[in-house]
Amino acid sequence: MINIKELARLANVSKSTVSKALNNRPDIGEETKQKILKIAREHNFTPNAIAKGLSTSVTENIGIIFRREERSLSGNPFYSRVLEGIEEAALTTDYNLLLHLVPDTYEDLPDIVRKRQVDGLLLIGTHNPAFVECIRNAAIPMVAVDPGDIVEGCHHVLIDNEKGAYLAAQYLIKCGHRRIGFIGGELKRRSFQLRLDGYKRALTENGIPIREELIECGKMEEGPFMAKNLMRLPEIPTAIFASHDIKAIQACKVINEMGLNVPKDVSVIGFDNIDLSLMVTPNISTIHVRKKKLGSIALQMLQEIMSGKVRAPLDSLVPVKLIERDSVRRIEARSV
Amino acid sequence: MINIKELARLANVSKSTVSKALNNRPDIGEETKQKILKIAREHNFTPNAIAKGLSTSVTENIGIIFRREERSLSGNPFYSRVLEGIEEAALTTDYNLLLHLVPDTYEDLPDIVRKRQVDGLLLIGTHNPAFVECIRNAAIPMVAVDPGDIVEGCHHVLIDNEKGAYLAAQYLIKCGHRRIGFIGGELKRRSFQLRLDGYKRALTENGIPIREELIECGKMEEGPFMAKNLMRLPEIPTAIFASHDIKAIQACKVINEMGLNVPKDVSVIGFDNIDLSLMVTPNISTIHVRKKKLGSIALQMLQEIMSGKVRAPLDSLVPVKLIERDSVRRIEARSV
DNA sequence: ATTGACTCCGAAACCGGTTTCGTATGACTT
DNA sequence: AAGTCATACGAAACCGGTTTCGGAGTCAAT
Repeated sequence: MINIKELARLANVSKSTVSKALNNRPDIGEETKQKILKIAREHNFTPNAIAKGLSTSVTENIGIIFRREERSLSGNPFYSRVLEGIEEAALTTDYNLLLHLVPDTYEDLPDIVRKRQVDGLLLIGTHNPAFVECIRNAAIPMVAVDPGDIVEGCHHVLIDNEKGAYLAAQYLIKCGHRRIGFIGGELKRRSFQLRLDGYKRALTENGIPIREELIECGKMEEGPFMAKNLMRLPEIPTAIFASHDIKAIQACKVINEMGLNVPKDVSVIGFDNIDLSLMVTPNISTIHVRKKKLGSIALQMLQEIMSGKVRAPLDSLVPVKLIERDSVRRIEARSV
Repeated sequence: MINIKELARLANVSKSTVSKALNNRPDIGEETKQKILKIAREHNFTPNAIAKGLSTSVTENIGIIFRREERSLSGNPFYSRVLEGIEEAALTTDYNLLLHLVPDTYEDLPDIVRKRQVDGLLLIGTHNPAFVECIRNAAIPMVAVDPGDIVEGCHHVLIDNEKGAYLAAQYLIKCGHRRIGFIGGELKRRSFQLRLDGYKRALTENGIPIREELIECGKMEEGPFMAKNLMRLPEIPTAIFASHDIKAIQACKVINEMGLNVPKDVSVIGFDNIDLSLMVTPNISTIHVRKKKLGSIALQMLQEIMSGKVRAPLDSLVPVKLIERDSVRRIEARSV
């Protein structure tokens, strides 16, 4: 492949002049520039990104950091979507995406930043706090997407979890439910705590007491178990709010296996609106999260930060909305 | 951050000597080497990958090329898994993964190779033939993973589609089914054609005539429509083999909506064994594909190719196996 | 004719590594 | 003592770009 030196020879000018032509610098004659560009085109020249990176110290790569766990990406259709949003936004830029998985015990600066291979980072999901702190200290442009915790002085893209959960619970209440179970994620994760908060707020605002026995939190694998716990209660809930569609689907399954029907006997509502929620019977009512938007906003935000225009920490809250489908039934209001 | 020049100053040696120490070259004294390594460690030195890349022209990046379509990654839980396999294998190497999506109209060399940012390519799934040809001509190390078509003289990682489909159909036949519907993907894609071939072979070997009206092929979105076609036949099939779990699930849904039951009225078997197939009721019997293996094998193969040890085109066929679950019912054999 | 300003171009340094090759040093032959 | 050789190190070139800076040339103003 041809390089800038060769181009210079062909155009009978110096390397510097070629560089100026290619980068549209002012101190070059129009005629010379056109001549060089023509030759470059004819030879299908593309500058070597590595060399460019070395001299300018901008790589045009951005690192996407996922936590490495058993079911990192595909187990989580949610993050695949976020990734898609990032990809889509990246298509309109010159940035490449460098995928990087870190083990959750890792507490050092990621290799890609130590080796100076990226200009910025997108931190997806929950990570080891020591790890996050390490990155923060390195002062490399970064935005945290749906993080486990808010990082002081950092840029974030967040989901309006509290509002979403509030909407879901409020909807169930509007449908006449007052005994509403909650199946959530581990509360150490901020997003999940917020979903519980929203649930509680809706209940409280409607004068419904919060009953701890109706609240189950745990990992994804424990979903069926948590659902069973609720369904084993002396008085079963008339509705369940699962803070993930996956858990909602698991709950439906448990309910079915008990010989009961969703939504006839128990209503179920989820959160996330993953593709899956439309593929099962009944279609799951849920809270829609604009997952691709989450990704594209993150990339845009990162670009702004890298451009140096940004001073104060940026926060973006991606809105949510209720999707009514077939898994919730309106019941007659009962006395408390 | 410290660089090699600074290290040289600190150790009172030259740049060359530092480089030799770091790369474990023979022409350096043991004592000097240790001294340098110690200082490097103390200063937490990591060589600049860009600079290294420029001088050695190896980038330690490998490009993963996906076709950009509406539902590229998450719509396809299958490829997410493959990606996971690649990631996992990459963890044990020094390679970084550069994600790259190409529009399906693209017919040029991918930017990441034009800019010389990668040492090799993993081409995932189906791509524009002109695009593939272009890459092939560039003679950059590449392996095609589950490609739409076999590329002459190229390395591949393939799924044993024919065998899988054969196993599925054979299983249905063993369960007493003789009127077996087929819901498949578009046949221009080799994998899907092979799945149809396997289905036909099983039928033929068992003396069951192949009826065109029982065979429906089309895109993922048309799944429900194809299922409906089969269920509208004067005599409905007793079993359906869907060449994707997604389509199997869609079929189940259609069957349910008609007031029929899976597997009581109609048996259904899928292909791929995506996570989803375990989350719906009933659990879908299917053909398991080792998706992560597909990815990890691909990366290993690429590494071998890049090392230059490989001469002839490599092909790897990832085996499949039958997973019996709850969506297929054994029926009494009927006369033809 | 001199000066100043402006335009356009190239030599050379630089980015941070690797690699080649020349040479100083000391040990070992003979 | 002279010659041979292996060892250990450094100077310099190189990878392919960018950038600084100086100088040549042109033209108008003084």
